[in-house]
Amino acid sequence: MCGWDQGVLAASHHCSAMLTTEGAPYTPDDEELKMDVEDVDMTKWTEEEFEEKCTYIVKDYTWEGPLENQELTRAEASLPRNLAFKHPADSKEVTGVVSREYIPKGTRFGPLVGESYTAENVPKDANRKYFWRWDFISANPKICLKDTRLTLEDTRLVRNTAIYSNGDFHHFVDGLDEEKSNWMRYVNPAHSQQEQNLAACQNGMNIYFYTVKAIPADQELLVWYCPEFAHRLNYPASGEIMMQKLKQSLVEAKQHVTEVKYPVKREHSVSEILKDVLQEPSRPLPTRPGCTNSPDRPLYPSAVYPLRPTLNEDLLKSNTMFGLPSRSHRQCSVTPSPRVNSSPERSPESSPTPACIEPRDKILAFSPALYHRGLSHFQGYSATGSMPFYPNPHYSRYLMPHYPVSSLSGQPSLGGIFPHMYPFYSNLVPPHVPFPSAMLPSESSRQFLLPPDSSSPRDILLPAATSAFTTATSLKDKPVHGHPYAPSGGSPTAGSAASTGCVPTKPTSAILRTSHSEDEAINLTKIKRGSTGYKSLDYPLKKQNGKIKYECNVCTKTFGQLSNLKVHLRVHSGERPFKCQTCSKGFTQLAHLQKHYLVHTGEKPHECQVCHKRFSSTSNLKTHLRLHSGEKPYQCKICPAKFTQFVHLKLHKRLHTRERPHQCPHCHRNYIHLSSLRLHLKGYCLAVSPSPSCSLDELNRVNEEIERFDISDNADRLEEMEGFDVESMVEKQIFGLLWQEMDFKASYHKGSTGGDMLSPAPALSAYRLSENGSETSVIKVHCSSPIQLLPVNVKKETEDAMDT
DNA sequence: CTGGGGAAGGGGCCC
DNA sequence: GGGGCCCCTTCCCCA
Repeated sequence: MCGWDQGVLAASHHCSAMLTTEGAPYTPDDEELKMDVEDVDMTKWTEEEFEEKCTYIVKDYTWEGPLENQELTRAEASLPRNLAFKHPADSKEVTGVVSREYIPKGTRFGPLVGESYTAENVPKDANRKYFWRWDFISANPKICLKDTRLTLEDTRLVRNTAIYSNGDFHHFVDGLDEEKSNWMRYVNPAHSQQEQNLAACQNGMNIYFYTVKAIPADQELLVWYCPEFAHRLNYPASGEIMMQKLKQSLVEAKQHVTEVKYPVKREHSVSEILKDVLQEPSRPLPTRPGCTNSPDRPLYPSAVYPLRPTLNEDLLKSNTMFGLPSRSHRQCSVTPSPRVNSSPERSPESSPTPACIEPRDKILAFSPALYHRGLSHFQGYSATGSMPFYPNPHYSRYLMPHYPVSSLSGQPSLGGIFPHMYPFYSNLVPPHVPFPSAMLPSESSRQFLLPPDSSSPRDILLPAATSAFTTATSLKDKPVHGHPYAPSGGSPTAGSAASTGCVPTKPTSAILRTSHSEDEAINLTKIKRGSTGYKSLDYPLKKQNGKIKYECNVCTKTFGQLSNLKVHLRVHSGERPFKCQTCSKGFTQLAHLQKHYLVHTGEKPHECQVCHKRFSSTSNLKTHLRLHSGEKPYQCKICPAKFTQFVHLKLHKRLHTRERPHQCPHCHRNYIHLSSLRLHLKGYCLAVSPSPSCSLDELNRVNEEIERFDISDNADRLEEMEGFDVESMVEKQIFGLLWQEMDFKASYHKGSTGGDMLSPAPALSAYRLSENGSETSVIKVHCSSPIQLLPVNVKKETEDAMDT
């Protein structure tokens, strides 16, 4: 079990039960313990996992108002600040996207933006050619369309993506038009798992790119589908497979280029396409020799599903094969290819970039039914078997066609999502590179990739991150080993949540909601799965006026919503489920982690409209704006000094702590506030017949608290309030605070029974401090108090002030 | 030492 | 339940 108290680093190592590609639990040895979470393999995550675990979010750059720089297209202008475009030396054309700076693993970009076409606005007689032609756009306009001699090296893709809803075509997102799409259209595809640093996922109805590894500065972003997505699209699970096939295709294609004059492109009807598919449903793709002029390159679907479909494994495998390109495209088509009823109409003029239609070698039959089989399979689905890892560090430029898939009747052609492709290939390296992957599920993870070929259940690193309160409940309710996702006992490290990014010397990137311990993880899972709502708390909630009162059982603070209470409980439990993998810092709220992320990216999204200085948070900007507005909301009560920040006032107040105009006539004590002096004189001045049952220590303690109050902000606030006895109020509060101290408690009991000690003791009975004596400094005043529920801070600042 | 400015974290509310 | 947002606070640095 992972001991969080061992320290972050220790916990990280201890909890780093990793998963190997073979599916066997992976227990890090000493050497491997040195590995940091950069080795966490995210390439097999489900889309849900990506969505849940990857919490760095980089949004598109948004232009305020019209684009000032008319040289930029909308797509170009949307580029986030931490990215840059790649241009050829002699061209402004965008050929890729690179990082400006280090980008942590687990960063989400997106969503993909493009023109949408619904089934309704796609004319029935729409020619499918446009979908297909969108798939291949020459990177070099001069060779496109006008010149059909499209070379493999010069061809890239512009993706369009069909989005499905419940298995039915919902709409296309077409990234062709640079004025209607975003920068993601420029991201090139990865052609090996090694070079892949982005994974494309569908979350909801959107497509996002997630960094699956840390991206150093000045490195190109290369994307491939996450396994789930790839299978859904009938794409290979990695670029390797496609590259293998393309490598051969390239040879064939180039050979053909030298032999054949490019024929006039012809269109292909849906029936023709389907014919191919149906006739050769399982023909192995890749290696079919003999390029022909027919536009028969394989088509991959690029469908987006709102649901998480499960693919039959056999179908997955076979379709993966279907999807593999068997030959490269050689044809550039100005004119279209086949007709597809449901294809959106799109005029060639609307395409800013010329298109080329690739011959297809195989067209996949796409049936929604395929995606409706056994969702239960999905948990066990793993890309492992179909995603061989072929480290391929040296790629030559190579065309990697994008293969839209054909469909059965009425099913639209599906394009891909990646804007262009500059495929490369090289000598393939034997697949021996291990996957040093650790599953780092989030607290809300409910599904984990379990390889179908794994004979034994994988150990799952469950997240933790649950409060002390939920932990107990969960453990009680859910046996560890009974949980479907609980670690299979055996390895002590198995199932432990890895606290990733805990190796400060080698920062990694992803942000994960990590667990502190296995227990917590399981608890959390239990909470997530079995016990929702207020029942997930381990203490009963009271009802007030028939409604559940969401009250903290530690500080009695109440909340309007359960979720707010749950978040609040983390304050007491110390739970910090949102971990930064770069610096291992934990946060209680995702939003805080996301904000923290800006520290690493250097992003400062908020700009001062006056001086154009940028800030990472709105709060800091707001503070800054006071400099321009002259607003100084924090005014000293003693002198006319005003400040833009509270901290400055607080520091300033120290100056006045030396000035204590209200001196006790009987002893050396003096106070800033008259009410403090009055309180002091109310029986706590040692020089004036103090309560006989009160020890000297106790009296000093009371006077200490009076001084603390005197220099606190609350003294200012209370003194401003009229109509009630400030001294009595403060007295109660002070005793409320002291109530927490055992010695004082004893004195109180002694005094109360004796009836002579601590005169305000009866009033104290009305107080309800945190019963566990927490360090809270907020005292809840009795309801009869004229300032009931006024939180009074007797805080550290007062101690500071005391010191000065 | 003091004032001033910014960076960053934390708690909580609202949607 | 979670995300977004706001406000507050602390810490740090600098003049």
